[in-house]
Amino acid sequence: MKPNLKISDAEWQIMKVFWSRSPGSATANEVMEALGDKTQWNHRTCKTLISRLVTKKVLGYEQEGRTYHYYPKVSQEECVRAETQSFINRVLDDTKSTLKPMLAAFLEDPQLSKDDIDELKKIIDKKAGK
Amino acid sequence: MKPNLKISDAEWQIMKVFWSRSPGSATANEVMEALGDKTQWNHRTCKTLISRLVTKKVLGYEQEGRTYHYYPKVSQEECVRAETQSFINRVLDDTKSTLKPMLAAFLEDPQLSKDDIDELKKIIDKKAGK
DNA sequence: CCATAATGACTACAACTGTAATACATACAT
DNA sequence: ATGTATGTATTACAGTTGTAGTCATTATGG
Repeated sequence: MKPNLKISDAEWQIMKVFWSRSPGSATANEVMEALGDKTQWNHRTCKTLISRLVTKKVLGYEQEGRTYHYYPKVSQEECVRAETQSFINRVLDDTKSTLKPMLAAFLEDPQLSKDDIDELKKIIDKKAGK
Repeated sequence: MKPNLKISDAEWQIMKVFWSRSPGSATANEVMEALGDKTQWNHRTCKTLISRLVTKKVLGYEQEGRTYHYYPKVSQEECVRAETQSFINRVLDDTKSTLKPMLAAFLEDPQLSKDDIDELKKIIDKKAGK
């Protein structure tokens, strides 16, 4: 289950849809619907991305008549961790002088509510306290 | 100063060298030296990457005789923030169920010492306390 | 002065990405 | 049976990235 393979930006969008309804599967059309106005992709584009994810073995599918029902073969958590690691390796320098800007940008994300931040605080407190 | 342009993995390696000796510049050879055994790049490769960074206007240079002395035109902090934002946008989902795995992977990075974690704690405490 | 080495410019090339178009197959309506 | 709509498979095509090779120029050691 080791996802050696990189999931690209566009592919992540797709995967998020699958994970959000996991366990369970979705057809290409259902993915399009779920994406809603988050993207302006042509349905061809969406299909291409799904196919690539199948090639990468990140998605599997079961055929039912003419349509395929796709499902994720790797967990979201697994991918998030891998992606986080790769991000850290890319950006973190030896002096770790990038730690502050990283966390700062992280905490200033407008998507994060105060509750979210409190939750993060709890995690880090536990880690630091040990 | 808006770095619209993406800095790739390999390019980040280069930029880290420049930032680590910033302010000040370095020649292509000096970059090779500084990279040491962190990479096995051919000097051509290194030069190519530097050229691309110049094209992207992330590096500038001053000519001195036959050699160029390159210097960063964007700050590390700026790039780290941009990269962090883009990482968050890619991975964070609507339910934010990815927050925990992200921070967890982050905190478990073996490059982080206890002191580093304490520092992170300080930052988040300040943010949460407010 | 000339061959060689160093340096930057331009070129190469395949894999991966974003973004589709075209072709093929088949379920369904008529 | 046949055309049409729909779903998948194959193909396209340019931009980015990793990883260099080749070419032109010039400083340098003899």
